[in-house]
Amino acid sequence: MPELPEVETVRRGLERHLPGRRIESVELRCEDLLGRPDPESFCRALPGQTFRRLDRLGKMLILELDHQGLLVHLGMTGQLTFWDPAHPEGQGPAAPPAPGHPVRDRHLHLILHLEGAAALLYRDVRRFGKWRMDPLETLRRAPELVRLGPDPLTPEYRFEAFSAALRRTRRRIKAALLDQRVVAGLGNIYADEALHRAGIRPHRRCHRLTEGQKRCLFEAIPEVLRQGIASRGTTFSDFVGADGSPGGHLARLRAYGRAGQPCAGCGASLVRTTVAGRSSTWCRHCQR
DNA sequence: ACCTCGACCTGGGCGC
DNA sequence: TGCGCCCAGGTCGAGG
Repeated sequence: MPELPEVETVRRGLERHLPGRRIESVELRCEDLLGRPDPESFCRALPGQTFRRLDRLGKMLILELDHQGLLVHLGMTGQLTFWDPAHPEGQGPAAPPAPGHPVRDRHLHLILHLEGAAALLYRDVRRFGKWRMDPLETLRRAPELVRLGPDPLTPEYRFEAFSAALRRTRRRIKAALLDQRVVAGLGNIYADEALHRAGIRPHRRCHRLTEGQKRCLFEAIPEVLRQGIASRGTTFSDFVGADGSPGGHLARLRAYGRAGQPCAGCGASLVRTTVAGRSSTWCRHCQR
């Protein structure tokens, strides 16, 4: 469920603590979360390196070290939290056991032990998340980043390209919004929110949208994402920020998860249907 | 080129 | 109390 606002919330939380911290040891408990390289190279390369810049593109988290970069995708239930021994209460889902300590939390898959007894913990119940390590100089050419469309919160997000991308496809708009090659960062929650805000039905065919509708949608996307970030993300069940606290955006959603409840715009009951293989919640009256 | 479906994975909610 | 079933969803790959 981590979409752009949730990943940005994690990034901002980590940015307060990680830069300047050196990795002392690595505890990789679930090897299949690693796309590349092999576990041995991964665990050998990291100790001694210090975290530098933290970045994000769409839902991808980019953690730069001295020589390597870590690309992290949180999948559905990934939780990346910082454990600070100076503030042990309420910090993250689990305290970091000492290196080599037997497993206590079977969903804790990766621990980066940092200097000063701090730690970066990666927990992922459904294990859809993926990590990848690359040399800094080739990091930006990683396929996970290269295939992404523009991030709606960057200057690369431009109406002309957005409109053109929708003009040349006949798929349903909901499917296009979930396609990370069109726009990077939307998932089911914020796609429904953007469509509701723009007044467009999720099953509308892309090529039939008017320029005005596309303009409206183009503007709605960064707006709903910024709102999500402002309330530190949406927590349905699993999402937590870098400090282990849930997001506050759930109550502010206007469409997603509100089937049967009144539309904030017209009061009609929101409906839930399947569009492009995804559950979608929308207003029959406001969305055309 | 797009669509749908299954796979991955687990916990939570539901009906019986 | 407990079991089995289905659902949630990001992404990829298979087959139509």
